[in-house]
Amino acid sequence: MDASPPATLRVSADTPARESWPPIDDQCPIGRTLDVVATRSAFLLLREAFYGATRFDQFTDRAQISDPVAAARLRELVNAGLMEKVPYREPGQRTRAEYHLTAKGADLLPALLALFDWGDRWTFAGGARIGLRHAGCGAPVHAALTCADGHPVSASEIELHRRR
Amino acid sequence: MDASPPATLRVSADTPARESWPPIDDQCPIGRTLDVVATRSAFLLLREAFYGATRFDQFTDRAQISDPVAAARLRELVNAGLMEKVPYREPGQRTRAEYHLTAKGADLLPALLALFDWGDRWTFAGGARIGLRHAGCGAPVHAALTCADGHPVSASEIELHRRR
DNA sequence: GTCCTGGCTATGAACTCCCTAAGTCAGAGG
DNA sequence: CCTCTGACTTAGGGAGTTCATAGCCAGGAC
Repeated sequence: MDASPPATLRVSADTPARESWPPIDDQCPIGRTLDVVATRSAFLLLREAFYGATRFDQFTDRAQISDPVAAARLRELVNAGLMEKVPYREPGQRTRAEYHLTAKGADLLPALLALFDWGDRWTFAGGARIGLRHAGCGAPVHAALTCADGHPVSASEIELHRRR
Repeated sequence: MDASPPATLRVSADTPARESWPPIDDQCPIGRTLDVVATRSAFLLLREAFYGATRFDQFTDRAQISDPVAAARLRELVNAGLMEKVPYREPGQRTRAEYHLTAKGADLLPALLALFDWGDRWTFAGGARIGLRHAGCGAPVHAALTCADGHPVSASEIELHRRR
């Protein structure tokens, strides 16, 4: 549990010091993301969507959240474009609505999976009883840091820089 | 913004249906992780730790949160083992405390980086003005899904299974 | 000793999140 | 038409998170 070496990111020479950045929540993508999903219930609903839930009662039952919270959060997720309401009709039943992840919502999977990894590594003695594996080869799946050239990347090799 | 193909995970044949799982928040690593970091302020403090903040006033200034919230959240993060308080002494100053990420806290970097990626892709027109790149080769860094055998993995290729 | 500064701590109010319990509403079945 | 069910909505309240402001305290400077 030692803190060395530091796990902080580098800052490139052409990027101004962190102190002089403009109000950060407007500029940092992490803050922007947290503006959309910051509550426990939003994460849980997205988790259940990834685990296959589509109907309202599935979300409330599986995420263990109450009806009002589920309704409010699902509406927010739909408004934010992460999910969409799709009507469906089972034979002998009336038309109902399902909630499906959009591409925007599905793109949060790496983040959810990184949280899964962390919880697996640090909050269970010996690992959780469920795991994620590659359906093709059976090897466990992780959210790993990689650069676009395919190199594996460690925290100390990441550099924060100003674009354009 | 179409929802097909589904971005949900598969469930392996030897894993019982989602409905029959035990109370999920005890078993799902994502829920466990959210027990430790679920507030916006916790994420922001971790973000600033990755961006290099170590001192109390740096955290409050950069994460734009008030003193009481920063103090409470930092204490929680220390108690949870994600950060540690380290005394330091500048010449002519009295001893003060710095906050450093532990290995446990630093291990959340992939999750933070996945949130960074998402915010960059979906909340800015044309991308954010800051980016993350590999200090070695200059290519952008992402949190990508990979399996332990090194294959790139898409959402539909991930299988949820019961371990042991 | 007294002053001063950085690092918290205390207080109180506003707001958000979440819960339970009860009510509404559309529409298929009868 | 009436009933029933699933999908919410409404009402009320408790807990958690946040803020602004103010106060405390250790200890180096003097």
